[in-house]
Amino acid sequence: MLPIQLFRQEKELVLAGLKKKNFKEIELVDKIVLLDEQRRALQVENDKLAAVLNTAAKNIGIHMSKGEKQEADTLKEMVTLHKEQAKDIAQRLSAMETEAQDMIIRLPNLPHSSVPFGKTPEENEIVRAGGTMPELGAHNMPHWELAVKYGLIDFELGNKITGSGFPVFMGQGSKLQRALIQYFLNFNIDAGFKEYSPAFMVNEASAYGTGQLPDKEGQMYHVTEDNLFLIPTAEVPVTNIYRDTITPEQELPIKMTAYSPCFRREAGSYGKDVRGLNRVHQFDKVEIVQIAHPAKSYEMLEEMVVHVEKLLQSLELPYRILRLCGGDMSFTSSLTYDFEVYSAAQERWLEVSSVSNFENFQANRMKIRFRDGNGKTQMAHTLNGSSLALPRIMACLLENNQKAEGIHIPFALQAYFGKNMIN
RNA sequence: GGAGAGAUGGCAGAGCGGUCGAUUGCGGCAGUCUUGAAAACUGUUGACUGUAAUAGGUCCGGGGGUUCGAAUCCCUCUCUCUCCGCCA
Repeated sequence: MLPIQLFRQEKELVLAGLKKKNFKEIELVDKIVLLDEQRRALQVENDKLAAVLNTAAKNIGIHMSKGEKQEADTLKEMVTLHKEQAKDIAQRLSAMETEAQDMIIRLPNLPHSSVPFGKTPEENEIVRAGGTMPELGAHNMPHWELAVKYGLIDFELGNKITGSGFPVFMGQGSKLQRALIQYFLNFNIDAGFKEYSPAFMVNEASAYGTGQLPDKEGQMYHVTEDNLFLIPTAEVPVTNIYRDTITPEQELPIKMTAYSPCFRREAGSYGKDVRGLNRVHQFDKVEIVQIAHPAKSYEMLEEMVVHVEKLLQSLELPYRILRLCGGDMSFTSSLTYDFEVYSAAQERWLEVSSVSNFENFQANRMKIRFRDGNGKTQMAHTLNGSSLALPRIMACLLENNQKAEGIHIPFALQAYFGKNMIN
């Protein structure tokens, strides 16, 4: 949620940002500014009346204690006279607040100045690429065939037990999964991130805080009986650790990491994009989250990008880093880098990580603040990224490393997996 | 799931219809003393909103009600604790 002060002070900036983000309902901005002015005027009126009534109530108390019943009754009459008016103003005020809130909540975050203009994924900017493209023989297989060949994943079994998009891992597939999680977590911990094991369900307030509600409600699994949501990413519970807190400035940045399964309904997906592990309803991911000082957040973002890049390099996978254009960025983000790895058998790039700076967009909703050197509270910036999402990493590992004798395990993973080959 | 108790400022904990945004202790900050630190002593210390600046307004778990006036009374929701039940 954008802070209201921004509309008062930097309206042009807001308009330009929304345009870059390819946001359609630009007219909302003027409505918000106007409503805010009206609201404040009414607020002053409300406060003045409240002041009069407060004083009167206080004086009644004093008169009563002195036994001056006459004076007290006169004041009571006066207050009663104004009561309806006060109630009316309060009601109008609250209606205006709700209306303004409903409009502001519909506006996406503003993009950073480095975000490229554009509307479609084709207009994303390739920042850099790394790793070497594998050369596979003509008889190469996509991961869903390799998974069957080596008995790693059973998609059919998942259909039977739960439904499509809930694959069952087994044997060496399970072990590789576990090895990846362990490796990613340790890699993050070594870089100074504190590990958390959060709950995999969150309440409404948390889902609202990170921006899943009200917008993306349909993307989450909802346990209606208890009104809880299965988390679509560990970002939700982990960022919410700091909801409604004021942190001393010197404790920033706060760096957190967590493993969690992620649950996504992925309503509306279909076709070859969703084949095998490309898109599933439940998958594992290790997430990193930071609460940062506003002056340092972009520095931290670059640091996170380098961190994830090193992780991909250690897995010996060909990758590229994209800076997303305004139209392809998420609702809540100011700047997002996507990481893609090359799936050799499918001959396409698969997104495995998304690293973003949300500036104070989430912090404003969640009231994540810090106390600066002058003792004033300020909104912090929040950032997060995947390091990493497992399914597509596994897909690429299987496909890119397939040999006649088995599937090669990259060196960094061997200690965790226990051997250097799946066969 | 049943019965009972509770939710107050960073923490602990008073207040139970009027001058309470809230006694006190701890913690934090500043100072005195000290070469420095500790101890002791003194002072200070909530958030939000709002104004040109003062002022004003709101907040005692959330929401609603009674009253001239609510942290205090009533209703409701959420959460916590104790006991019982169930159970990995």
